Amino acid sequence: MSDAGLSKAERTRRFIIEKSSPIFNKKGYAGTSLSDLTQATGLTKGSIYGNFKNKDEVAVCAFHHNLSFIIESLTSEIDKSRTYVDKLLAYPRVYRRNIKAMIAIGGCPILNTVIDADNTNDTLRSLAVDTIVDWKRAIVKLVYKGKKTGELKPDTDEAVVAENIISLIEGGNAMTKATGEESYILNAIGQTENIIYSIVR
Amino acid sequence: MSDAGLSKAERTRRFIIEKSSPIFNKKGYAGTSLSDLTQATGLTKGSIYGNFKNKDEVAVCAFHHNLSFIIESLTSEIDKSRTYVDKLLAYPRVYRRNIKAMIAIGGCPILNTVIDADNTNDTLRSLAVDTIVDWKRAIVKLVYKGKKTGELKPDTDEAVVAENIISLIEGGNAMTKATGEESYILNAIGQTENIIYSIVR
DNA sequence: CATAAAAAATACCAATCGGTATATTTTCGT
DNA sequence: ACGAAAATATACCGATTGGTATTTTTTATG
Repeated sequence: MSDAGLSKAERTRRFIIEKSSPIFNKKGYAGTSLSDLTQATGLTKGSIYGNFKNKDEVAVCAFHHNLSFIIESLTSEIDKSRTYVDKLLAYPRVYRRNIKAMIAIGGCPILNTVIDADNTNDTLRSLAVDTIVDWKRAIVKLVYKGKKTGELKPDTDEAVVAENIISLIEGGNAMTKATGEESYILNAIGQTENIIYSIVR
Repeated sequence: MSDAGLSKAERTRRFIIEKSSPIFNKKGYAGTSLSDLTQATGLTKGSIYGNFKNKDEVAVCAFHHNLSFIIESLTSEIDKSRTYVDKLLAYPRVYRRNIKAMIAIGGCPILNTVIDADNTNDTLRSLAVDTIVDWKRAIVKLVYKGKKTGELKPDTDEAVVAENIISLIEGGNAMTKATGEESYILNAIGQTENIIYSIVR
């Protein structure tokens, strides 16, 4: 956050990432041009290429930046929770709290990247896919541990739970962003809570 | 399907749409170039512009073509079903049957268009949003009628049911396309069936 | 089968694309 | 406050973009 003690180069690097992140998220990799970036930053192409080796590197940094906004909220909320049920409920909690912010940055960067970097930019695509894999693994782990502590029903299929939560949140986010109706993500979040409640022993 | 009695112009028009549809669906509007289209069709730019007034028109036709594939299956399956429960179950049935086909054309055209035509092509965006609105309306109508015939629980919130089914199917489709794991859409479809069963009286 | 009309190919357009070499300005330690 | 180094701006590059005017080829009809 703070700029204290940072070199000029590092400060403009962060400035460029900050300004270009929502653009890449909204317009996609192919849809975002260098002139979009110079316009958004007020800098010249030379300055951008002095701090990044190419458009790809800016896009990758923008993806990480867009992602960090939700990842940080999630990990902190999960760490705060003591029971595994509550840790699982951290997902609907965080997404409910960040509906407006998610719309503001142009929707979920995971879904956006996975859709429009597909067949266009392989680096970005696999980065987004890796994020989905990690996300699923994290939920599976929580359910697994919850089963071991006796909080959750022992016959729960953790993979099914994980994939349904992810599909609901991503689908709900996408439909809300598309239609402008918050009810889609709100109902999807409600449904993930139903799923979580249904596996509590 | 048949070419009988069609003018040459109409035949090549359809040919261009057929060949360009999967490309637009995979690469998006901005990511698809005229040379992608000439390469896929084996035709020249002059020929394409002789049959379409611009790239936009090809993209719009491609969207409709991509959509028709799933819409036709859905309407025929819903018409075939006699009870409203069975009509609702037509959605999971059709999507389960078309998983491979959906992957082959590059994922659900509604989601793809809504994501990567956003902030890039307004015509396409609103076309896709309209499709979502129509889809929700169709499900709401089925649930409403099912309540009136006594098939479904009278306290069912049809809007919630409709939005959750849509979010699940779209999210599941997207995650399956992204990760290559069919389990995402299969589990999402299973969950929509659970939702439908849960509102049966 | 000739021929007019329709369709497709060629050749071109300005604008923009991502990227780079170089010149200018700004930063920062001494 | 000076000067080297770092950072930014300028000016350019070839390639590609969507699109058009014109020419050639193909289609269909009398």
